[in-house]
Amino acid sequence: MPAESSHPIWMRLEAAAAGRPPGHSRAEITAAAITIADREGLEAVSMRRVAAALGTGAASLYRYVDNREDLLDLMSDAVGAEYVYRAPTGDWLTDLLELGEQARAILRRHPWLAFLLLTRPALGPNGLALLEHFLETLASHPASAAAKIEAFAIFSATSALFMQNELSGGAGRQHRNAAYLRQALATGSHRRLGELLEAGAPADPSQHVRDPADRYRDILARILTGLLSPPPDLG
Amino acid sequence: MPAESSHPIWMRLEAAAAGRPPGHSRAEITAAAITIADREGLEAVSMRRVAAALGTGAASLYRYVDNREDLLDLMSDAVGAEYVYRAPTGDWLTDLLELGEQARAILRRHPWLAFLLLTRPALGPNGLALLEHFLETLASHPASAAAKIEAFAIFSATSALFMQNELSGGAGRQHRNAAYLRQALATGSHRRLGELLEAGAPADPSQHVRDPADRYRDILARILTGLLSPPPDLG
DNA sequence: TCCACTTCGCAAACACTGTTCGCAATATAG
DNA sequence: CTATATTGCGAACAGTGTTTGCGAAGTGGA
Repeated sequence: MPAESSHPIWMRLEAAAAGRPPGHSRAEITAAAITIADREGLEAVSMRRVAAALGTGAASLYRYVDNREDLLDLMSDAVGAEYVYRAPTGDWLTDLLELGEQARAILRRHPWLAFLLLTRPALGPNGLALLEHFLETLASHPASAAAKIEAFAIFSATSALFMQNELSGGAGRQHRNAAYLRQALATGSHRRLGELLEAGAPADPSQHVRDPADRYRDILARILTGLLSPPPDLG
Repeated sequence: MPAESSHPIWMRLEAAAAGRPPGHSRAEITAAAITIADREGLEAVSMRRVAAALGTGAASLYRYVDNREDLLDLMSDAVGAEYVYRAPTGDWLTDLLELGEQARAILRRHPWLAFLLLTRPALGPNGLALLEHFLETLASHPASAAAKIEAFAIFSATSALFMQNELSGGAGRQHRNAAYLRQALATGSHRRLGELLEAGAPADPSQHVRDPADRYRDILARILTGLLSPPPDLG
C-alpha cells in the first residue's frame, strides 16, 4: 500500500517502525536529485538517473517517494533551507526586499527552481518557515490576512518569473523572440511598439540599460507596495 | 534540412514553392492540438495523438513543425486570436482591467494556457498584436518604454498565475497544501500564521470570502498601478 | 535461539514518449 | 516526359515513469 494519496509527501511517514531498515532517506535522495538538476537541468532528473547516483535501482526510489512529482516537491522545498532569517528592522519593505535578494540568490544557484515554483507551488516545512517569516515581517502592517498571503504568493511568483527570464530560458529564447519582433516591425504594422523601441534604442543617457539586479529590486518594490497599500479607487 | 534553428517558428515559411503540396497546415495541426488539450490537458498532446486526430502518422507532423515545443508555441499564440480589441476609453487602468477580464476568460477556456504562458512565453503574431494594443492603451502614459513592456510581461504572468491556481492545479493541490498547513499549525510553531488564520476564519462580516473574479481584478489593479506609477522612494 | 513478520532492494516488463531514417508517392516546373 | 522537390509515414531507437514479483535482510516476540 503506497500510503494514502491526497496527502502531501510531508504528511507521510518516512521510515517504518518494523522490518528491514531503509538504506537511504528522502533527504539523501533529494540531495542527489538537486545535484543532478543543478548540473544538468530538471529534465535530467529521471528516476533511473537519481537512483544511479545513489548506486541503486530505479524501482528502489518508490520505497521513499510515491512518484516523480513527489520528488520534485521535495526538491522545491529543500532549497528553502538556504534562507537565512534575520530579525525584522521595523521597515517592512526594506526587509522584504532583502528577502527578495535571498530569493534571487537561491534561484540563481538552482536554475530549475523557478520552473517548479511557477508550475507547482508546494508548501513544505521550509516553505512554511518562509511564509511565517514573511508574515512576521508584516506583523504590524494593517493589511488583511488574505492580502498578506496573496502578497506572499506573488512575491514568490514574481521572483521566479524574473529569474526564469534572466536565466536559462532567456538566452536562446529572448533573442529568438527579438528576431521575430524585428521582422514584424519591419513590415510597418505595430505602430506603438515601433515608436517605443525607436525612442528607447538610441543611447539615451537617462535610459541606460540597468543592472538586472536593480530591475528586479525595483519591480519587486513596486509590486509589494501596490499590493500592500490602501485599495486604488476604481469605478 | 529542418529549416534554420535559432529562429522562432513564425519566421520559418510554412509551405514550399515547389514539390508535392502539403496535405495539412500549421493552423490545422494547431487546432487539433488545442482541441485535445482543452479536453484532456496538455500532457495528452503527444505527437502521435495529434497526428491520429488528423488521420495521419506521427512522423508527418515533423514536416510542419520542428519539434513538439514548436507546436506548443503555436498553440500558445493561436488562442491569442480570441482577444477582441476595443478602442481605448482614455482611462488606461479601466481599459487594462477589461483586457485582464478577457485574459481571464481565455485562460478559463483553455486551462493549459497558464502553464505555457508561465514556462515558455512566446511572442507570435497574436502575442505581438496583444502587446501592441497594450501599448496603444498606454500611449499617453508617461512611463518609460521599458516600464511599459515590463508591465505587459507581468500582466500576462499575473493572469496566468492567478488562473492556474484557480483552475486545474488548484483543486487537488490547494487542499493538500491546506491539509499539511493545518497539521503544521497544530504543532504550535508558526505563531504568525496561526494568528492570521484564526482571525480570518470566523465569520467576520467585513472579511467575507470574495469572488475569485473580484480578487483577480483587485490584484491586477494593484499590481498595474504599482508598476506604472512614480517610483517608490527607497534607501 | 528461532521464527514469523515486515519492510527493503531491484531486475524485468509494460506502455508510453519525442524524434530520426529511409523510401515510396505525388506534385510542379521546364 | 523528365528531372526535381517535397510530402507521407512505417519502423526503429533511445529514452521515460511506473508496476510486479520475489528474494534478501533485518526486527520484535516467544
